[in-house]
Amino acid sequence: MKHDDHPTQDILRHWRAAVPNDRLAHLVKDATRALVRALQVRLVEHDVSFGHWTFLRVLWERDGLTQRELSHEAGVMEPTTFTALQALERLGYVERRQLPENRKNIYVHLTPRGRALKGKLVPLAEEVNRIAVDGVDPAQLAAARAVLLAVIENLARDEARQESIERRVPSTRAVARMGEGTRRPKRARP
Amino acid sequence: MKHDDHPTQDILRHWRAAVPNDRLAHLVKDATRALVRALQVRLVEHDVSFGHWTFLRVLWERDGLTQRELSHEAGVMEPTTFTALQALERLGYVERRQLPENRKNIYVHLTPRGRALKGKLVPLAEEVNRIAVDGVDPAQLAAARAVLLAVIENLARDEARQESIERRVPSTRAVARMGEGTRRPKRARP
DNA sequence: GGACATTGATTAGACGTCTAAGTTTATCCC
DNA sequence: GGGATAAACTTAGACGTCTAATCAATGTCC
Repeated sequence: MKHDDHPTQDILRHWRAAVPNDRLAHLVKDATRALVRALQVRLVEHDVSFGHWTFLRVLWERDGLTQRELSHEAGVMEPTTFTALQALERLGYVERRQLPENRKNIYVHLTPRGRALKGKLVPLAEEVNRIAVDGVDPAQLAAARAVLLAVIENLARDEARQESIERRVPSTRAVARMGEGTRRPKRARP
Repeated sequence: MKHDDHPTQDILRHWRAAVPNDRLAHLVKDATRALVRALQVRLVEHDVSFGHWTFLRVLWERDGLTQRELSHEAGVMEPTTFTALQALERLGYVERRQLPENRKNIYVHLTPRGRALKGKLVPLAEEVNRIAVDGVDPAQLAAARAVLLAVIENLARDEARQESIERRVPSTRAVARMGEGTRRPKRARP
């Protein structure tokens, strides 16, 4: 790499120093990033992106879902699903079909090629999981799972409550507008 | 089927059904999203975006860091920091200064306005944390923290190992190339 | 039976993040 | 001292994600 003679050590030293007293949120966020990266690095060797994995995973369990249902199962919003599905269709891993009875819904089906990926890709995710929890006490792991689930539930409840009070996740436009106060024309960099 | 009369209940039902046996990764990922959203919704009322928060948080603890150091503390790559700092400077929350002795480094300092945000914003994060862990047994919470830390460490070690075997997180260009149809020269080394 | 509401898919556009590839400045070493 | 090397910042461009707005099909209800 560059100057990092021992990147791992460096990362760990950083963590040990900075995190233990910090809020749970940072730990969770960084764990997510680490898990995603570990999977990504393995998926790319099979020409599958992380964004594709998210949906293939669901479809391997059950296909023929509508895009909306698929979004729900994958835990993302519909435009995300839409974009990923377009790519997946282009790659020949899924087909989107409409039925004559209902031309509003679009049903997503795996192609044989798409289904065939399961055997190659699932083991990669299992490997990542194995590495991630290596040496972790099963009881602690179960506790962690329970805590994460509780966090998700607590916050889902909170979000519902906020919504009824009209607080909402900001639109990207609202965020963009935030930059308009006190604007200074950049800075002259020689 | 998708009549969300009670979105929260719906979300929870989904979770209860789908998650407990699933891999840790999905739980972690969804917890991250929930935590980020909960904070976002509160920050936006003070005209601060989540991307800004990430860096302000570090600077409130200690400012005068270089961009590189700040990136490290925030746990993101340098271009991310660069972009965020540009916006923060435009908003008048930070200043980037160069010293005559070393014009390579850029030191980031909070402005009084930037520093003043701390009092308003930190309580929001504390509130989110409180809500998130509401009703969670402290011992379990400690266990969860330990598990997450272990996961991060395990994967950091793995990533270092992978790097020495030339596996890397894919470049966006490599991922883009994945969409180009069934042709796949790949295997070309840089 | 037709106007209105609702649902599902799509488009538009932004954010936060990343890797790779420059720039510019400082440091090293012969 | 001057060219090679490295460090720090910047630019370029992509991905995954989101909200809001629009389009198209299907209900609903008087």
